[in-house]
Amino acid sequence: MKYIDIENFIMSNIKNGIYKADDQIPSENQLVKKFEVSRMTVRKAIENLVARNYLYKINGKGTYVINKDEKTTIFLDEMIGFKNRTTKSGHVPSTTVLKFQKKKLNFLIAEKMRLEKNEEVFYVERVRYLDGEPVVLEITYLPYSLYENITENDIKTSKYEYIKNKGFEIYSMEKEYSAILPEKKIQDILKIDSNMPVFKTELISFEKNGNILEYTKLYYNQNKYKFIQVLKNNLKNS
Amino acid sequence: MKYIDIENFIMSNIKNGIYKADDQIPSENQLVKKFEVSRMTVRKAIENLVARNYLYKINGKGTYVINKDEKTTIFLDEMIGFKNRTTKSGHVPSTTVLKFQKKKLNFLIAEKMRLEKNEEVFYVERVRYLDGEPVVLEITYLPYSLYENITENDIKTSKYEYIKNKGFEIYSMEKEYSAILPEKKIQDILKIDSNMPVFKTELISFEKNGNILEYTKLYYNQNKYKFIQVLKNNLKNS
DNA sequence: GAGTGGTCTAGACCACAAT
DNA sequence: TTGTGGTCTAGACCACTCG
Repeated sequence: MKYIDIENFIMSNIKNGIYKADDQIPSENQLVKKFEVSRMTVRKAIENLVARNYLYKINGKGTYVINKDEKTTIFLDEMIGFKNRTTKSGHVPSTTVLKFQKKKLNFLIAEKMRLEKNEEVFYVERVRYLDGEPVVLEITYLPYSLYENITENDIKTSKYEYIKNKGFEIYSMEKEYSAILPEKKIQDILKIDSNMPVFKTELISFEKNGNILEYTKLYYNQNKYKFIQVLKNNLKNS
Repeated sequence: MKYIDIENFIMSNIKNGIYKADDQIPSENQLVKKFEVSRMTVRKAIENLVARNYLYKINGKGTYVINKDEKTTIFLDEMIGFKNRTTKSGHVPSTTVLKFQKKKLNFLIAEKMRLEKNEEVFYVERVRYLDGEPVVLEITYLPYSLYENITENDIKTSKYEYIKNKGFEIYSMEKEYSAILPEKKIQDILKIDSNMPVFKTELISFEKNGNILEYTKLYYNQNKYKFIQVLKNNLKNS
Protein backbone atom coordinates (compact mmCIF):
# COMPACT_ATOMS: atom_id res chain seq x y z
CA MET A 1 0.00 0.00 0.00
CA LYS A 2 1.38 3.38 -1.01
CA TYR A 3 0.00 5.24 2.00
CA ILE A 4 1.86 2.85 4.33
CA ASP A 5 5.11 3.66 2.52
CA ILE A 6 4.46 7.33 3.23
CA GLU A 7 3.57 6.60 6.88
CA ASN A 8 6.82 4.67 7.26
CA PHE A 9 8.84 7.43 5.64
CA ILE A 10 7.48 10.05 8.04
CA MET A 11 7.72 7.76 11.08
CA SER A 12 11.34 6.81 10.45
CA ASN A 13 12.21 10.49 10.15
CA ILE A 14 10.53 11.11 13.50
CA LYS A 15 12.19 8.14 15.18
CA ASN A 16 15.61 9.09 13.84
CA GLY A 17 15.23 12.66 14.98
CA ILE A 18 15.27 14.15 11.49
CA TYR A 19 11.82 15.59 12.16
CA LYS A 20 12.05 16.92 15.71
CA ALA A 21 9.26 17.90 18.09
CA ASP A 22 7.15 20.75 16.70
CA ASP A 23 9.00 20.64 13.36
CA GLN A 24 6.87 21.13 10.28
CA ILE A 25 6.91 18.11 8.00
CA PRO A 26 6.82 18.47 4.19
CA SER A 27 3.53 19.80 2.84
CA GLU A 28 1.01 17.51 1.20
CA ASN A 29 1.99 18.78 -2.23
CA GLN A 30 5.68 18.18 -1.57
CA LEU A 31 4.91 14.60 -0.53
CA VAL A 32 2.74 14.17 -3.63
CA LYS A 33 5.76 15.06 -5.77
CA LYS A 34 8.23 13.02 -3.73
CA PHE A 35 6.17 9.81 -3.80
CA GLU A 36 4.49 10.44 -7.16
CA VAL A 37 1.05 9.71 -5.76
CA SER A 38 -2.23 11.59 -5.60
CA ARG A 39 -2.95 14.00 -2.80
CA MET A 40 -5.66 11.78 -1.30
CA THR A 41 -3.05 9.07 -0.74
CA VAL A 42 -0.72 11.47 1.06
CA ARG A 43 -3.63 12.74 3.15
CA LYS A 44 -4.58 9.23 4.22
CA ALA A 45 -1.05 8.61 5.51
CA ILE A 46 -1.02 11.89 7.42
CA GLU A 47 -4.50 11.33 8.84
CA ASN A 48 -3.37 7.98 10.21
CA LEU A 49 -0.34 9.49 11.91
CA VAL A 50 -2.49 12.26 13.41
CA ALA A 51 -4.84 9.61 14.78
CA ARG A 52 -1.81 7.73 16.08
CA ASN A 53 -0.75 10.82 18.00
CA TYR A 54 2.47 11.56 16.14
CA LEU A 55 1.45 14.59 14.09
CA TYR A 56 -0.84 17.59 14.42
CA LYS A 57 -2.14 19.97 11.81
CA ILE A 58 -2.72 23.68 11.79
CA ASN A 59 -5.19 24.79 9.16
CA GLY A 60 -3.59 27.00 6.54
CA LYS A 61 -0.13 26.51 8.01
CA GLY A 62 1.04 22.95 7.90
CA THR A 63 1.54 19.61 9.62
CA TYR A 64 3.83 19.28 12.62
CA VAL A 65 5.44 16.66 14.87
CA ILE A 66 3.81 16.27 18.27
CA ASN A 67 5.89 17.29 21.25
CA LYS A 68 5.05 14.68 23.88
CA ASP A 69 7.36 16.17 26.49
CA GLU A 70 5.44 19.41 26.40
CA LYS A 71 2.21 17.73 27.36
CA THR A 72 0.93 18.72 30.75
CA THR A 73 0.54 15.81 33.13
CA ILE A 74 -2.87 15.44 34.70
CA PHE A 75 -2.97 13.18 37.72
CA LEU A 76 -6.14 11.15 37.91
CA ASP A 77 -7.13 10.24 41.42
CA GLU A 78 -8.80 6.85 41.26
CA MET A 79 -10.00 8.25 37.95
CA ILE A 80 -12.69 10.31 39.65
CA GLY A 81 -11.50 13.76 38.84
CA PHE A 82 -8.62 16.14 38.99
CA LYS A 83 -6.56 16.17 42.07
CA ASN A 84 -5.18 19.56 41.38
CA ARG A 85 -1.55 18.83 42.05
CA THR A 86 -1.12 20.57 38.75
CA THR A 87 -2.04 23.90 40.32
CA LYS A 88 1.08 23.62 42.42
CA SER A 89 3.17 23.78 39.27
CA GLY A 90 1.68 27.09 38.27
CA HIS A 91 -1.24 25.94 36.14
CA VAL A 92 -4.50 27.76 36.64
CA PRO A 93 -7.60 25.52 36.68
CA SER A 94 -11.08 26.74 35.82
CA THR A 95 -14.51 25.35 35.02
CA THR A 96 -17.19 26.51 32.61
CA VAL A 97 -20.76 25.27 32.68
CA LEU A 98 -21.82 25.06 29.04
CA LYS A 99 -25.30 23.73 29.67
CA PHE A 100 -27.52 23.35 32.69
CA GLN A 101 -30.98 22.16 31.73
CA LYS A 102 -33.90 20.13 32.95
CA LYS A 103 -34.45 17.41 30.37
CA LYS A 104 -36.51 14.31 29.73
CA LEU A 105 -34.46 11.16 29.30
CA ASN A 106 -34.22 9.49 25.93
CA PHE A 107 -34.42 5.74 25.77
CA LEU A 108 -30.68 5.13 25.54
CA ILE A 109 -29.70 7.07 28.66
CA ALA A 110 -32.79 5.99 30.61
CA GLU A 111 -31.69 2.39 30.21
CA LYS A 112 -28.22 3.14 31.57
CA MET A 113 -29.68 4.98 34.57
CA ARG A 114 -32.27 2.29 35.17
CA LEU A 115 -34.97 4.96 34.95
CA GLU A 116 -38.02 5.25 32.74
CA LYS A 117 -37.93 7.03 29.40
CA ASN A 118 -39.16 10.65 29.76
CA GLU A 119 -38.17 10.75 33.42
CA GLU A 120 -36.72 14.15 34.28
CA VAL A 121 -33.05 14.80 34.91
CA PHE A 122 -30.68 17.71 35.12
CA TYR A 123 -28.41 17.70 32.11
CA VAL A 124 -25.07 19.37 32.78
CA GLU A 125 -22.20 20.05 30.39
CA ARG A 126 -19.00 21.31 31.99
CA VAL A 127 -15.54 21.95 30.59
CA ARG A 128 -12.48 21.89 32.81
CA TYR A 129 -9.63 24.17 31.74
CA LEU A 130 -5.99 24.51 32.68
CA ASP A 131 -4.43 27.86 31.79
CA GLY A 132 -7.46 28.46 29.58
CA GLU A 133 -6.94 25.26 27.57
CA PRO A 134 -9.78 22.72 27.61
CA VAL A 135 -8.78 19.50 29.37
CA VAL A 136 -11.99 17.57 29.89
CA LEU A 137 -15.56 17.77 28.66
CA GLU A 138 -17.97 16.35 31.22
CA ILE A 139 -21.58 15.49 30.53
CA THR A 140 -23.60 14.60 33.62
CA TYR A 141 -27.16 13.42 34.14
CA LEU A 142 -28.54 13.96 37.64
CA PRO A 143 -31.97 12.50 38.55
CA TYR A 144 -34.40 15.37 39.16
CA SER A 145 -36.02 13.51 42.04
CA LEU A 146 -32.78 13.60 44.05
CA TYR A 147 -31.61 17.12 43.37
CA GLU A 148 -34.84 19.12 42.92
CA ASN A 149 -33.51 22.52 43.97
CA ILE A 150 -30.05 22.31 42.39
CA THR A 151 -28.74 25.48 40.74
CA GLU A 152 -26.01 26.09 38.22
CA ASN A 153 -23.88 27.55 41.00
CA ASP A 154 -23.93 24.28 42.93
CA ILE A 155 -21.86 22.49 40.31
CA LYS A 156 -19.60 25.36 39.26
CA THR A 157 -16.81 24.07 41.46
CA SER A 158 -17.13 20.51 42.71
CA LYS A 159 -19.97 18.22 41.77
CA TYR A 160 -18.97 15.61 44.33
CA GLU A 161 -18.75 18.21 47.05
CA TYR A 162 -22.34 19.19 46.21
CA ILE A 163 -23.56 15.59 46.24
CA LYS A 164 -21.89 15.05 49.60
CA ASN A 165 -23.39 18.23 51.04
CA LYS A 166 -26.83 17.06 49.92
CA GLY A 167 -26.33 14.16 52.31
CA PHE A 168 -25.67 11.47 49.71
CA GLU A 169 -22.74 9.13 49.94
CA ILE A 170 -21.20 7.52 46.89
CA TYR A 171 -20.69 3.91 47.90
CA SER A 172 -19.60 2.44 44.60
CA MET A 173 -18.90 3.45 41.06
CA GLU A 174 -19.08 1.57 37.79
CA LYS A 175 -16.75 2.86 35.11
CA GLU A 176 -16.44 2.00 31.46
CA TYR A 177 -13.32 3.01 29.55
CA SER A 178 -13.18 3.46 25.82
CA ALA A 179 -11.42 5.20 22.98
CA ILE A 180 -13.45 6.95 20.31
CA LEU A 181 -13.18 9.54 17.61
CA PRO A 182 -15.55 12.20 18.94
CA GLU A 183 -18.20 14.03 16.97
CA LYS A 184 -17.34 17.44 15.53
CA LYS A 185 -19.08 19.34 18.35
CA ILE A 186 -16.79 17.72 20.93
CA GLN A 187 -13.72 18.20 18.74
CA ASP A 188 -14.49 21.91 18.65
CA ILE A 189 -15.03 22.20 22.41
CA LEU A 190 -11.76 20.42 23.16
CA LYS A 191 -9.95 22.13 20.26
CA ILE A 192 -8.53 18.88 18.90
CA ASP A 193 -7.67 17.68 15.41
CA SER A 194 -10.47 16.01 13.47
CA ASN A 195 -8.72 12.64 13.37
CA MET A 196 -7.56 12.59 16.98
CA PRO A 197 -9.31 10.00 19.17
CA VAL A 198 -10.25 10.85 22.73
CA PHE A 199 -10.07 8.84 25.90
CA LYS A 200 -13.62 8.44 27.21
CA THR A 201 -14.93 7.36 30.60
CA GLU A 202 -18.56 6.64 31.38
CA LEU A 203 -19.48 6.22 35.01
CA ILE A 204 -22.45 5.54 37.22
CA SER A 205 -22.30 6.36 40.94
CA PHE A 206 -24.34 4.36 43.43
CA GLU A 207 -25.46 4.81 46.99
CA LYS A 208 -25.11 1.82 49.29
CA ASN A 209 -28.77 0.95 48.69
CA GLY A 210 -28.23 0.86 44.95
CA ASN A 211 -29.72 4.26 44.15
CA ILE A 212 -28.09 5.90 41.17
CA LEU A 213 -26.67 9.32 42.04
CA GLU A 214 -25.32 10.30 38.62
CA TYR A 215 -24.49 9.14 35.13
CA THR A 216 -21.47 10.90 33.69
CA LYS A 217 -19.46 10.88 30.46
CA LEU A 218 -15.94 12.31 30.41
CA TYR A 219 -13.94 13.15 27.26
CA TYR A 220 -10.23 13.78 27.80
CA ASN A 221 -8.27 16.08 25.51
CA GLN A 222 -5.05 14.33 24.54
CA ASN A 223 -3.69 17.15 22.42
CA LYS A 224 -1.91 18.92 25.23
CA TYR A 225 -2.35 16.59 28.18
CA LYS A 226 -1.38 13.14 29.32
CA PHE A 227 -3.37 11.33 31.95
CA ILE A 228 -1.46 9.58 34.70
CA GLN A 229 -2.64 7.51 37.63
CA VAL A 230 -0.40 6.43 40.48
CA LEU A 231 -1.42 3.31 42.37
CA LYS A 232 0.13 2.16 45.63
CA ASN A 233 0.23 -1.26 47.22
CA ASN A 234 -2.62 -3.76 47.43
CA LEU A 235 -2.08 -4.73 43.83
CA LYS A 236 -3.59 -7.97 42.72
CA ASN A 237 -2.64 -10.60 40.19
CA SER A 238 -3.23 -10.77 36.49
CA MET B 1 -20.32 19.73 4.82
CA LYS B 2 -21.84 16.91 2.79
CA TYR B 3 -20.21 14.10 4.76
CA ILE B 4 -21.75 15.44 7.97
CA ASP B 5 -25.20 15.28 6.33
CA ILE B 6 -24.54 11.63 5.57
CA GLU B 7 -23.29 10.98 9.12
CA ASN B 8 -26.44 12.59 10.51
CA PHE B 9 -28.67 10.58 8.19
CA ILE B 10 -27.14 7.30 9.31
CA MET B 11 -27.02 8.29 12.99
CA SER B 12 -30.66 9.34 13.13
CA ASN B 13 -31.63 6.03 11.58
CA ILE B 14 -29.64 4.23 14.27
CA LYS B 15 -31.05 6.34 17.10
CA ASN B 16 -34.62 5.90 15.85
CA GLY B 17 -34.20 2.17 15.55
CA ILE B 18 -34.61 2.09 11.78
CA TYR B 19 -31.17 0.55 11.52
CA LYS B 20 -31.06 -2.00 14.33
CA ALA B 21 -28.08 -3.72 15.89
CA ASP B 22 -26.18 -5.83 13.34
CA ASP B 23 -28.35 -4.52 10.50
CA GLN B 24 -26.54 -3.83 7.26
CA ILE B 25 -26.74 -0.18 6.26
CA PRO B 26 -27.04 0.88 2.58
CA SER B 27 -23.93 0.18 0.54
CA GLU B 28 -21.53 2.96 -0.38
CA ASN B 29 -22.88 3.03 -3.93
CA GLN B 30 -26.47 3.28 -2.72
CA LEU B 31 -25.54 6.24 -0.53
CA VAL B 32 -23.67 7.82 -3.47
CA LYS B 33 -26.89 7.73 -5.47
CA LYS B 34 -29.11 8.83 -2.59
CA PHE B 35 -27.02 11.88 -1.68
CA GLU B 36 -25.69 12.53 -5.18
CA VAL B 37 -22.11 12.77 -3.96
CA SER B 38 -18.87 11.02 -4.83
CA ARG B 39 -17.93 7.79 -3.19
CA MET B 40 -15.03 9.35 -1.26
CA THR B 41 -17.52 11.60 0.51
CA VAL B 42 -19.69 8.67 1.52
CA ARG B 43 -16.64 6.78 2.69
CA LYS B 44 -15.50 9.67 4.88
CA ALA B 45 -18.88 9.71 6.65
CA ILE B 46 -18.78 5.96 7.20
CA GLU B 47 -15.16 6.02 8.39
CA ASN B 48 -16.09 8.61 10.99
CA LEU B 49 -18.96 6.52 12.31
CA VAL B 50 -16.73 3.44 12.46
CA ALA B 51 -14.19 5.44 14.46
CA ARG B 52 -17.04 6.65 16.67
CA ASN B 53 -17.96 3.06 17.41
CA TYR B 54 -21.38 2.99 15.75
CA LEU B 55 -20.63 0.95 12.63
CA TYR B 56 -18.39 -1.91 11.60
CA LYS B 57 -17.40 -3.17 8.19
CA ILE B 58 -16.91 -6.61 6.76
CA ASN B 59 -14.74 -6.63 3.67
CA GLY B 60 -16.63 -7.78 0.61
CA LYS B 61 -19.93 -7.90 2.48
CA GLY B 62 -21.01 -4.56 3.81
CA THR B 63 -21.27 -2.09 6.66
CA TYR B 64 -23.24 -2.92 9.79
CA VAL B 65 -24.57 -1.33 12.98
CA ILE B 66 -22.59 -2.18 16.11
CA ASN B 67 -24.40 -4.28 18.70
CA LYS B 68 -23.23 -2.83 22.00
CA ASP B 69 -25.31 -5.21 24.08
CA GLU B 70 -23.51 -8.16 22.59
CA LYS B 71 -20.14 -6.91 23.73
CA THR B 72 -18.53 -9.07 26.34
CA THR B 73 -17.86 -7.27 29.59
CA ILE B 74 -14.30 -7.44 30.85
CA PHE B 75 -13.87 -6.46 34.46
CA LEU B 76 -10.67 -4.59 35.07
CA ASP B 77 -9.34 -5.05 38.54
CA GLU B 78 -7.56 -1.86 39.51
CA MET B 79 -6.74 -1.87 35.80
CA ILE B 80 -3.96 -4.37 36.35
CA GLY B 81 -5.30 -7.28 34.41
CA PHE B 82 -8.17 -9.63 33.96
CA LYS B 83 -9.88 -10.89 36.98
CA ASN B 84 -11.41 -13.77 35.22
CA ARG B 85 -14.93 -13.38 36.48
CA THR B 86 -15.75 -13.76 32.82
CA THR B 87 -14.78 -17.41 32.91
CA LYS B 88 -17.66 -18.01 35.28
CA SER B 89 -20.03 -16.98 32.49
CA GLY B 90 -18.72 -19.66 30.20
CA HIS B 91 -16.00 -17.74 28.38
CA VAL B 92 -12.73 -19.55 27.87
CA PRO B 93 -9.59 -17.44 28.40
CA SER B 94 -6.25 -18.18 26.83
CA THR B 95 -2.89 -16.54 26.27
CA THR B 96 -0.48 -16.65 23.36
CA VAL B 97 3.10 -15.47 23.53
CA LEU B 98 3.81 -13.88 20.14
CA LYS B 99 7.35 -12.83 20.89
CA PHE B 100 9.87 -13.56 23.61
CA GLN B 101 13.24 -12.04 22.83
CA LYS B 102 16.30 -10.56 24.42
CA LYS B 103 16.66 -7.06 23.03
CA LYS B 104 18.69 -3.91 23.41
CA LEU B 105 16.68 -0.86 24.38
CA ASN B 106 16.14 1.96 21.93
CA PHE B 107 16.39 5.49 23.16
CA LEU B 108 12.64 6.07 23.54
CA ILE B 109 11.95 3.08 25.77
CA ALA B 110 15.23 3.41 27.68
CA GLU B 111 14.16 6.88 28.77
CA LYS B 112 10.84 5.60 30.06
CA MET B 113 12.53 2.81 32.01
CA ARG B 114 15.24 5.12 33.32
CA LEU B 115 17.83 2.78 31.87
CA GLU B 116 20.64 3.39 29.41
CA LYS B 117 20.21 3.00 25.69
CA ASN B 118 21.40 -0.47 24.54
CA GLU B 119 20.77 -1.95 27.98
CA GLU B 120 19.36 -5.46 27.64
CA VAL B 121 15.73 -6.36 28.32
CA PHE B 122 13.35 -9.19 27.65
CA TYR B 123 10.79 -8.08 25.10
CA VAL B 124 7.52 -9.96 25.42
CA GLU B 125 4.40 -9.74 23.25
CA ARG B 126 1.36 -11.57 24.57
CA VAL B 127 -2.23 -11.72 23.37
CA ARG B 128 -5.06 -12.54 25.73
CA TYR B 129 -8.03 -14.30 24.17
CA LEU B 130 -11.57 -15.03 25.26
CA ASP B 131 -13.28 -17.82 23.33
CA GLY B 132 -10.50 -17.51 20.76
CA GLU B 133 -11.15 -13.80 20.17
CA PRO B 134 -8.27 -11.41 20.89
CA VAL B 135 -9.03 -9.10 23.81
CA VAL B 136 -5.74 -7.44 24.71
CA LEU B 137 -2.32 -7.10 23.15
CA GLU B 138 0.35 -6.71 25.80
CA ILE B 139 3.89 -5.58 25.13
CA THR B 140 6.22 -5.87 28.13
CA TYR B 141 9.83 -4.90 28.69
CA LEU B 142 11.53 -6.69 31.59
CA PRO B 143 15.05 -5.61 32.64
CA TYR B 144 17.48 -8.45 31.90
CA SER B 145 19.40 -7.78 35.09
CA LEU B 146 16.38 -8.68 37.23
CA TYR B 147 15.07 -11.72 35.39
CA GLU B 148 18.21 -13.34 33.91
CA ASN B 149 16.92 -16.90 33.73
CA ILE B 150 13.33 -16.19 32.68
CA THR B 151 11.81 -18.52 30.10
CA GLU B 152 8.84 -18.20 27.82
CA ASN B 153 6.96 -20.63 30.05
CA ASP B 154 7.27 -18.33 33.05
CA ILE B 155 4.98 -15.73 31.51
CA LYS B 156 2.58 -18.04 29.70
CA THR B 157 0.03 -17.69 32.46
CA SER B 158 0.53 -14.85 34.90
CA LYS B 159 3.32 -12.34 34.61
CA TYR B 160 2.64 -10.90 38.05
CA GLU B 161 2.65 -14.34 39.59
CA TYR B 162 6.11 -14.85 38.12
CA ILE B 163 7.39 -11.51 39.38
CA LYS B 164 6.06 -12.30 42.82
CA ASN B 165 7.63 -15.76 42.82
CA LYS B 166 10.97 -14.19 41.89
CA GLY B 167 10.74 -12.41 45.23
CA PHE B 168 9.90 -8.96 43.91
CA GLU B 169 7.05 -6.93 45.30
CA ILE B 170 5.26 -4.32 43.23
CA TYR B 171 4.93 -1.38 45.57
CA SER B 172 3.54 1.21 43.18
CA MET B 173 2.49 1.58 39.60
CA GLU B 174 2.38 4.56 37.28
CA LYS B 175 -0.24 4.33 34.55
CA GLU B 176 -0.89 6.49 31.54
CA TYR B 177 -4.19 6.22 29.71
CA SER B 178 -4.70 7.19 26.11
CA ALA B 179 -6.77 6.59 23.01
CA ILE B 180 -5.05 6.01 19.69
CA LEU B 181 -5.63 4.60 16.27
CA PRO B 182 -3.19 1.69 16.28
CA GLU B 183 -0.79 0.77 13.51
CA LYS B 184 -1.83 -1.87 10.99
CA LYS B 185 0.14 -4.63 12.72
CA ILE B 186 -1.86 -4.15 15.93
CA GLN B 187 -5.14 -3.84 14.03
CA ASP B 188 -4.45 -7.23 12.49
CA ILE B 189 -3.54 -8.88 15.79
CA LEU B 190 -6.68 -7.58 17.48
CA LYS B 191 -8.81 -8.13 14.34
CA ILE B 192 -10.29 -4.64 14.44
CA ASP B 193 -11.48 -2.22 11.74
CA SER B 194 -8.87 0.08 10.31
CA ASN B 195 -10.55 3.22 11.63
CA MET B 196 -11.33 1.90 15.10
CA PRO B 197 -9.33 3.52 17.91
CA VAL B 198 -8.06 1.42 20.79
CA PHE B 199 -7.89 2.09 24.48
CA LYS B 200 -4.23 2.04 25.48
CA THR B 201 -2.57 1.80 28.90
CA GLU B 202 1.14 2.26 29.52
CA LEU B 203 2.42 1.30 32.94
CA ILE B 204 5.59 1.15 34.94
CA SER B 205 5.80 -1.01 38.08
CA PHE B 206 8.11 -0.05 40.91
CA GLU B 207 9.56 -1.77 43.93
CA LYS B 208 9.49 0.12 47.20
CA ASN B 209 13.09 1.24 46.63
CA GLY B 210 12.19 2.71 43.26
CA ASN B 211 13.53 -0.12 41.09
CA ILE B 212 11.59 -0.56 37.89
CA LEU B 213 10.20 -4.09 37.57
CA GLU B 214 8.50 -3.72 34.17
CA TYR B 215 7.36 -1.36 31.46
CA THR B 216 4.17 -2.51 29.78
CA LYS B 217 1.87 -1.31 27.00
CA LEU B 218 -1.67 -2.69 26.76
CA TYR B 219 -3.97 -2.33 23.75
CA TYR B 220 -7.63 -3.18 24.36
CA ASN B 221 -9.86 -4.48 21.58
CA GLN B 222 -13.12 -2.56 21.67
CA ASN B 223 -14.75 -4.41 18.79
CA LYS B 224 -16.28 -7.14 20.91
CA TYR B 225 -15.50 -6.07 24.45
CA LYS B 226 -16.27 -3.32 26.90
CA PHE B 227 -13.99 -2.58 29.80
CA ILE B 228 -15.60 -2.03 33.17
CA GLN B 229 -14.11 -1.20 36.53
CA VAL B 230 -16.04 -1.32 39.78
CA LEU B 231 -14.78 0.88 42.60
CA LYS B 232 -15.99 0.68 46.16
CA ASN B 233 -15.87 3.24 48.94
CA ASN B 234 -12.96 5.56 49.76
CA LEU B 235 -13.81 7.77 46.83
CA LYS B 236 -12.35 11.20 46.88
CA ASN B 237 -13.51 14.57 45.66
CA SER B 238 -13.36 16.17 42.25
C1' DG C 1 -20.69 -13.00 -12.01
C1' DA C 2 -22.51 -9.37 -9.23
C1' DG C 3 -21.98 -6.67 -5.28
C1' DT C 4 -19.16 -5.10 -1.55
C1' DG C 5 -15.55 -2.41 0.54
C1' DG C 6 -10.07 -0.99 -0.15
C1' DT C 7 -7.02 1.71 -2.66
C1' DC C 8 -5.82 5.24 -5.88
C1' DT C 9 -5.82 8.98 -9.55
C1' DA C 10 -5.79 13.79 -11.40
C1' DG C 11 -7.96 17.12 -11.18
C1' DA C 12 -11.03 21.20 -8.65
C1' DC C 13 -12.59 25.04 -5.41
C1' DC C 14 -12.50 26.67 -0.75
C1' DA C 15 -10.99 28.96 3.86
C1' DC C 16 -7.22 30.12 6.22
C1' DA C 17 -2.11 31.77 7.49
C1' DA C 18 1.62 34.51 6.39
C1' DT C 19 4.07 38.00 3.76
C1' DT D 1 -0.59 36.88 -3.38
C1' DT D 2 1.15 32.35 -2.31
C1' DG D 3 1.06 28.17 0.14
C1' DT D 4 -1.32 25.37 3.34
C1' DG D 5 -4.74 22.04 4.65
C1' DG D 6 -10.28 20.83 4.03
C1' DT D 7 -13.63 19.21 1.00
C1' DC D 8 -15.20 17.08 -3.13
C1' DT D 9 -15.63 14.93 -7.88
C1' DA D 10 -15.93 11.12 -11.36
C1' DG D 11 -13.84 8.00 -12.59
C1' DA D 12 -10.61 3.34 -12.06
C1' DC D 13 -8.83 -1.39 -10.64
C1' DC D 14 -8.48 -4.61 -6.96
C1' DA D 15 -9.63 -8.47 -3.40
C1' DC D 16 -13.19 -10.39 -1.17
C1' DT D 17 -17.88 -12.72 -0.35
C1' DC D 18 -21.77 -15.07 -1.87
C1' DG D 19 -25.05 -17.36 -4.62
